[in-house]
Amino acid sequence: MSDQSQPKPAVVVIGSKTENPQEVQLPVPVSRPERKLLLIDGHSLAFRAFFALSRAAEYGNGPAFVTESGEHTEAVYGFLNTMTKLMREQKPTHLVVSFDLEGPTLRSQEYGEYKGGRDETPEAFHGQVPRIQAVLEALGVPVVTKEGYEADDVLATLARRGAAADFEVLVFSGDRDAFQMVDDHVTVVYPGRTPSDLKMMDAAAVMEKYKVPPQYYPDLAALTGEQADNLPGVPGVGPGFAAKWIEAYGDVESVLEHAEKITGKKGEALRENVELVRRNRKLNRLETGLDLKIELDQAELPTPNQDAVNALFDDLDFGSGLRGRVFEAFAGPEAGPATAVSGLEVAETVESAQQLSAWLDAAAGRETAVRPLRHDDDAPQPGGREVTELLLARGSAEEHPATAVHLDLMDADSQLEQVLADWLADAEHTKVVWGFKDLWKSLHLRGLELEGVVDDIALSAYLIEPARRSYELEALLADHLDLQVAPLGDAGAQAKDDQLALDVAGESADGPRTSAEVALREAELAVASLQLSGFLRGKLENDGQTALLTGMDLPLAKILGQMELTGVAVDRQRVDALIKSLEGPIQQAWDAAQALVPREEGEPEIKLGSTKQLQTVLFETLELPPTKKIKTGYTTSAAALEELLTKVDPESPGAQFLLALRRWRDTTKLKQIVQGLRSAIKDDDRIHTDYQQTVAATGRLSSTDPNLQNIPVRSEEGRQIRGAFVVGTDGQDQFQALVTADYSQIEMRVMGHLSKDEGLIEAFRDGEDLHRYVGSKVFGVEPEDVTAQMRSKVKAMSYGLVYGLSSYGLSQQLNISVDEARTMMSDYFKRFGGVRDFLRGVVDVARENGYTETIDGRRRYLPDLTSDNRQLRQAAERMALNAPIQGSAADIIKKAMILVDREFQGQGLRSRVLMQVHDELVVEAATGEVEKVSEILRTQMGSAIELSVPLEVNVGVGPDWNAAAH
DNA sequence: GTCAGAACGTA
DNA sequence: CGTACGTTCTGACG
Repeated sequence: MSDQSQPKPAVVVIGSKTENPQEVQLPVPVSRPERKLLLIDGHSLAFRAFFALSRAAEYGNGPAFVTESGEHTEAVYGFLNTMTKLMREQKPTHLVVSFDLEGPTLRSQEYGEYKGGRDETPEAFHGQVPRIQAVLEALGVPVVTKEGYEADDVLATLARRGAAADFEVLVFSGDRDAFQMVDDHVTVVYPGRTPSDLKMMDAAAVMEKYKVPPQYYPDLAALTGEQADNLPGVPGVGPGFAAKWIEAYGDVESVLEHAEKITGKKGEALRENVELVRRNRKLNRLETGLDLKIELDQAELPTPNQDAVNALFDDLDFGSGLRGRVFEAFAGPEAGPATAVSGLEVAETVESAQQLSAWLDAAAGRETAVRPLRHDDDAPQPGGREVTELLLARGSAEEHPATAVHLDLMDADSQLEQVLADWLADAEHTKVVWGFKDLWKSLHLRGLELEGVVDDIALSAYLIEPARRSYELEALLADHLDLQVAPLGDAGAQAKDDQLALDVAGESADGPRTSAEVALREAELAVASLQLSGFLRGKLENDGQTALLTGMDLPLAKILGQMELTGVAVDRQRVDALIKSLEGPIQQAWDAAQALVPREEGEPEIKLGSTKQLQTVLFETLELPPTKKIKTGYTTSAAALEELLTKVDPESPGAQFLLALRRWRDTTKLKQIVQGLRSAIKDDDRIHTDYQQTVAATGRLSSTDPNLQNIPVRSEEGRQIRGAFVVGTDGQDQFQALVTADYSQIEMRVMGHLSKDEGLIEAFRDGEDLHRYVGSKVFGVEPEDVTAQMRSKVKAMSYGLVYGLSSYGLSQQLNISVDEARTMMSDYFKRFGGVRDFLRGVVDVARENGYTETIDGRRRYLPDLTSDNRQLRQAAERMALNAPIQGSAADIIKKAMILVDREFQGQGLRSRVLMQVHDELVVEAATGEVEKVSEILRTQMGSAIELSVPLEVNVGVGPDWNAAAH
């Protein structure tokens, strides 16, 4: 333990002007996470909660807490909210709530006006305390009271017992007298202005605020009086003077003994009020020896009676949010992961090339974990940031003692950096990383190449568990290895915070380098990650998925990194012109819509973007027929409103409003998209998206900040946005053109391959328009006689099948009866029976195995396939239908990207892939390379996989993305 | 500030 | 009662 984390207890001298001054040590709070007792003064918490929430409601800052039957619930809600917040933050193992009883107490008998003069409790508060007690009973929380005493006496007694049993004790009380309980085991939680603003009053905090140690607080209060308890103090004596007297003479009795020595008006007042002070002191002394009907071990966190709690909450109109928080608070701590012991001794900061060489040579041949420790946020580059500190680690707990080195590239001389560069670029030296794409980028920006990466833990974990929400290293270590790397101590966390603050302030380059403590923890993570990598790769090998890692997702990560750093050029002028051109139409549509809504003078216009307000306008004011129900009322979705339009008189205000709303939505949506894009343009006039490689459960990529995979294309105005994505430069030379290449109907082709349906395979081999071909079979006409309606029906059906469409869904989509839809599906399957068999089979196999597989063996686990809940099960069945198809298509284009990149490199082209949009690649072609690029795209994308149907690739060339479309 | 729900853009 | 995503806005909660 260092001095920093264990400050020396402060010593205070009390009675400095008496013959025997006392040295009082300020107690330092103990930490006993394994035995922690939370004591709550129930009335105090309920009352504060009540006022906070009712006041908020009064001022319109919050909801009114009244049930449908008119019962007020502010206190109940606030009580539970604060209690669970405390539990979540403090994780007590034991819990007791105490309430004052009605009727006389020893104090009120002693002094009739005790706590007198208080305002009457508001009507709305009545009845809420019994409700709270009922909830506590359902939760199983012991409620303790004692006749003739107040809740604080009960709490003081329990706190004393808890301290004696070596509990860490937390006492929630809104009464300052509670501060006298504070010692090394007891901390008072004192509410601030709002109930959720809680102050942890330990001895140091009491001392800081009142200038006396906690055990002298009641002496101070006896002298100054306590307004809340209707106890007057010595006139003219405030906490400052009282604290001085206590410091000089000691407790109340001692101060009174020395009263003669106190001069002036205040001394006189003191001498005149001796009995008052004695009485105050007697009244504010909390009882610690009460005989209570509870033992501490009965206070262990209970298992709530969920049905009873839910019934009460139903009664109180409490929603799922509070329910969830309450049940989670009582769920208790899960068995935490074991603490990792890496056996790491030190994370040495390497300062010379010799040192680094020695370390690298010492266990050459062993895998090394490489982690970025810090980046230069002073000078962020478009699409990435340069690494400034690195950590390398090797070894393990069992065999080789683990070691790590810490490199500060800002300090490194050229020799040191060269040694590092050579080692990083040498594929013979194998590396394990977390987050290959970002690491590659940050090294590349510093001119460092990275080869020999045999695992990216995030990627291998994604292959094993593609539906996880987070692949944070700490979480993976906990879940897969039950390992925990000890969190930073306070000092370390502070150091890290400081660094983050510096990073934010953009002063990191001048700031201190990563502290030794932070580096050591990172080193421990790095060593643990080596062990995790071995574990994950073992699993992949077992499941035959190694190639997906080493041959697909890992090499792809580097390509994505290149794409992100390169970015795509955007024409600012076109973007600005687009925004401008949308403003007029938006205003017109808005005016038209507003004019159709009758409105009182002074009433605000309706927000067209507010579903809630639209519901009122559409279904109440304009009396349009209701649409489909959703959670919050009736839907106002574009499809539903379109449907409405067919049902109402086109001349009616309702219809006119719908038309104006549609125009407003379409135009504002476009403007919003364009504005989002504009704000993403970096100094190099390019947009650098971030491709997510571990998000989509099917194996697809996704794109964020901004999302370049959902740029409009279906409407003419939308395509103008694509027109703003233009061919740019590499900083030097103007490139020649954008080349786009997309797979034609890749999902249907995968379906054809997987289903082995002869009809479908023939359709693709035939080479004619797919939907026309299928339409001719389904409707029994010659291909040339397939009408546009027939074709679009068949097209919707084909795509619907890929998503697990039902006859009901198809009927909705095509606006036909369920019977017609059913007939159509049956006609479809008569000609393409293999498709039906495949779709059935794929669900059965997935249910048997627990997962689906793509052609390349990428899995998706679907445990809900065996759920008793029909909704869950059917949803899982649709996912099972879709995952192999969508996932195989995703695998195919990933492989194509690797092949294309390899070919560009191999032929020494300067052209580069910029974007991937699921079935499409966009390439920026250098001058003179358009033909080669087109050819490479066609052949490499076409040969990414051998299916029983041909893969068709369409290639287009143009000065912008829209023009390059075909 | 954070969160969920609704709506809507893409494949 | 059709899969997979990400973003924006609104309104409630804090």
